[in-house]
Amino acid sequence: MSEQPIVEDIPEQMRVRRDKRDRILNSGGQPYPVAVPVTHSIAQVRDAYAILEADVETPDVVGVAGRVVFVRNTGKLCFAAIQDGEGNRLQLMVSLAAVGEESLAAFKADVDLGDHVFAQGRVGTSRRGEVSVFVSTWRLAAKALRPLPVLHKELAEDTRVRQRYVDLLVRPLARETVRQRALVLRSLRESLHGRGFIEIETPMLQTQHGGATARPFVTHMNAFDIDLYMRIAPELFLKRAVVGGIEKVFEINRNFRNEGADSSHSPEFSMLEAYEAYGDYLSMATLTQNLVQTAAMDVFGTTTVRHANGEEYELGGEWPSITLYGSLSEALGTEITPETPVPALQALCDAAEIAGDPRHANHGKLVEQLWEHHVGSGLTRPTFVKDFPVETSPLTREHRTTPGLVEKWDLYVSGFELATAYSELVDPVIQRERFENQARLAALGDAEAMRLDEDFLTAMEHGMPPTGGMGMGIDRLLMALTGLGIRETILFPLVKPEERQ
RNA sequence: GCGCCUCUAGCUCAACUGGCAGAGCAGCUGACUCUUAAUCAGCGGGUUCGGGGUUCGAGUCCCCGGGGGCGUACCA
Repeated sequence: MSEQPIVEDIPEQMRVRRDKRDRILNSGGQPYPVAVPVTHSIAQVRDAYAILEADVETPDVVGVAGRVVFVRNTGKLCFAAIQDGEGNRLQLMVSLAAVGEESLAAFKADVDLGDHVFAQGRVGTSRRGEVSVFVSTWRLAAKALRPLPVLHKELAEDTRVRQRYVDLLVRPLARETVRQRALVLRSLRESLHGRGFIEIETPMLQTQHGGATARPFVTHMNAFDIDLYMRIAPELFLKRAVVGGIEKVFEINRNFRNEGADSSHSPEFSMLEAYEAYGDYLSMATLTQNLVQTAAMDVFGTTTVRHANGEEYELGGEWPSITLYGSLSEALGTEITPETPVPALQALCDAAEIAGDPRHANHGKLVEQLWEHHVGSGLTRPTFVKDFPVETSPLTREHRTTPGLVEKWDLYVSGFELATAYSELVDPVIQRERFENQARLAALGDAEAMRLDEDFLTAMEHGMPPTGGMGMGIDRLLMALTGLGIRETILFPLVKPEERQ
């Protein structure tokens, strides 16, 4: 060891690996070569030679590379397993007879768990029958300076999320979840494209936030010197597109809401919104059931999915519909209607010890709170809950038969809200009144109330066709399919930085 | 936001009512041409999350701060 004044205060195992890197460089080697001559993937070799009997050597020469996940250095014959990004493994056998004394010694000295290694040699099998490359030459493909965690123990949850790349290396389910999410997105897009929907992208930076009731993130644009909002929903722009004649339109993209984060909420989350001119909330229900069931089939080949806790969940068949007021009345044993006065609802909330903010205790919010408490928490199988109070749904048209209701459903799957859909409000005069009501709520201190959007109203005044619209949380769809928490369905979820003082 | 639990070696975890900070894997040295969580012999490795306090003595008790988990409230 040289006595440099720069004594790095790093753990022993990292120091050892840095020393190895230095030694390789100093002896004219290259710990990070620009390229290695790979001829076959690990999976290709495994698949092609899976039928070999034990203890044979073929004349076929391959060049393979992968991350070292197992090393066994014995006297004159070393074993290593290299792994690809999908978790496929291939054994390398490095023998004194094949590579010579110097190369064998270098292998023992330089190769650590976690390194990327390239090897060339004949394919064969070990005496135990494992498909292996009998290495004739090898070299480092990339030196890892940090040790791999123990492969046989679960990583701490914190590490799994903060260092997802490590999680992906060591935990098959982490890799599987990434693949499943990609398949779900692909399935949704293919289903929608197959029905003639066009995918568009609408602004994420908005001068005015709208389309949902939520608190936004605020940012600032220097060039115009104005505040901008990260969008809370794409709804109002997708509707502008419908006004413009894109009659079947959808977007799959991120929304941002400046609210709580827990096992089913993330400050940024992915959302599918789809709008269909001349559709309504009933046609959107059919579409939604179909999208979800097709996604389950495309990912798992069945609508009976198995959740992370081992339980089966049935997504197949026709999903039942209940009405909000009907199911609540049934659960309470007393009739609740859009005419039920606020004091009576408040009394029921008090009786059930539901704490609400009394400043905005209107009929709609109270009914929804009661429903959540008495009905929603008990729903298990996929269920459409239909016909909501008008106060809480300012973008939804009035019910075609029942005054005081709007044509909206929420879809509940495995205990949480997966999707929602409306027969969209398209009358610009009523839409303006609804916005004005929201503005009154905002004035009373409701931070989530919608803002009046003149530009959107102008678009609607140009004539919006009768339209059905639907929104579905992509992360939540993954949750419904896998039973995982939202932070496991998102590859790199937001984590609090660790403050160092 | 509130409540409860938690943070110890690279990783996963021990450490009794406060009394010398340990194990497995990983690492280092050596042996081994069929290992695959190899085996054998030996050796290193610690800001016990940070700061303060109580005490002869703190990983352990108290206070402040930070991270994480669970529950609960609001939102998808």
